[in-house]
Amino acid sequence: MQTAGRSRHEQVSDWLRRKIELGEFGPDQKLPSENELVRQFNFSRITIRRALQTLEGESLIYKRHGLGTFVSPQKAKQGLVRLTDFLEDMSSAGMTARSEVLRRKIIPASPAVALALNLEIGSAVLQLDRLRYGDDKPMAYDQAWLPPLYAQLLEDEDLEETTIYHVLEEKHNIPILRGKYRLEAANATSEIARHLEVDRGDALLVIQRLTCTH
Amino acid sequence: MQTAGRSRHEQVSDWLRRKIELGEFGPDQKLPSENELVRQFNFSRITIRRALQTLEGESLIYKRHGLGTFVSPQKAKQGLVRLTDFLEDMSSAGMTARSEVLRRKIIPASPAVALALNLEIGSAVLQLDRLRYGDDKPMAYDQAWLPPLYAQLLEDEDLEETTIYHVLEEKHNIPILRGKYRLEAANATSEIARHLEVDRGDALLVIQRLTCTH
DNA sequence: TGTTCATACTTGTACTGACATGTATGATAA
DNA sequence: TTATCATACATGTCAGTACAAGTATGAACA
Repeated sequence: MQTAGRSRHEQVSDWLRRKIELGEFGPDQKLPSENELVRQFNFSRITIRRALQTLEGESLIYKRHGLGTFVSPQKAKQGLVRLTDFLEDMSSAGMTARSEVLRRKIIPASPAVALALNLEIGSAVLQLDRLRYGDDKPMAYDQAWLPPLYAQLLEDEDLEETTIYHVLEEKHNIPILRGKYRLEAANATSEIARHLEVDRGDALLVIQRLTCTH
Repeated sequence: MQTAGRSRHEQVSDWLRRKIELGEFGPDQKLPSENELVRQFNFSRITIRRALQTLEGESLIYKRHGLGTFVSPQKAKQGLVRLTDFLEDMSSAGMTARSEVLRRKIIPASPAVALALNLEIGSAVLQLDRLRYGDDKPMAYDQAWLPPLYAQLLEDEDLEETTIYHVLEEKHNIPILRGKYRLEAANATSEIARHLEVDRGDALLVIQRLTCTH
């Protein structure tokens, strides 16, 4: 071992990981082939492969036999719980997803929202309320607050057909980096009860999610 | 490649995995060393190591430099969500856990319970109701139904101090293999509301878990 | 008795070399 | 023009060898 716990394959995987995280290799972009890396680092191929294996285990990259090694389109990747769309949730349950925008307007940030988004209390945020259907039955009432920057990006989007994650990732190339999850139960307010076709006071699952980009 | 997609390292890892799952190698028991496996299979060490690496990735085994390779004490291992004790949940949140047994008696299985446990409707099961405290505040109302076999094993245990998982795993050496999770919200019944010191009808999280052993 | 040290055994890292197999491309033949 | 095939290049698998480094054991020594 040369310096301090940094073996050769770690040098390579650290180098690649940094490049990927800095965005020097975009999603689905082809990485240098094993042989190219062998030449660059002057390490043996087994060492290079060891490094790639590590990154593959972290699902930062994926390999395709005969084609090469590529950067994973990493969406909301690492962490124990993957962040999922409502759309994903539903389709993995074998249901069709649809949503209806109930409200979409700029409001002053409440203290709770301002705290979460790291904004001044009262500054403008976009509030987006959507009623989400699974197999045409109302399944969830979704309230979202977005800072002004992202509100602009979504301005012309039809959020009944697509999802916020999708717009950000595909159209504007802004990856979802990480998020927090919190589960609670709460009683339905009368407005929400009406939309979801349940009785006021009925127990509901509350999923709070805070999503971060760069 | 020899037969059909079974490379050599897969032969080795499959062989070891089977042995481990059948219990031929107990928890924390030392596996044959790499060199022994090299002799047994007549494969090169790189192939053997590749197989061990696979099993290590599945956390079926762990290695200790200079000592050898050992079988992981696998508890409720694989799967995306680890099954956790209430005790674990609380201590990871930095709280002290305590519980109080409210009911403990043999009842005939309801249809739902019989279905889940794969028993006849009406056959005897042990119902165990516990009120669980975190930092001395009532946090959860836990209802469990156990088939007769396990009921006997737990007969003399003080379930206010220890957990079912613990008794099964440590004392009787019955590993928890897998489980299902389901989250719901429900309104508190009057009995549960009284114990948890909330109002009847308040929203609560319902965690259904079905746990399987051999 | 207690300490130190050589030794054997373990896993960790790394090299060279070879061949197998999947994929795309461009040249060749129908 | 279209189909086929040789080729280049990618990753996948495996052998054999060497040395580094962590751990335990028992023998030699103070």
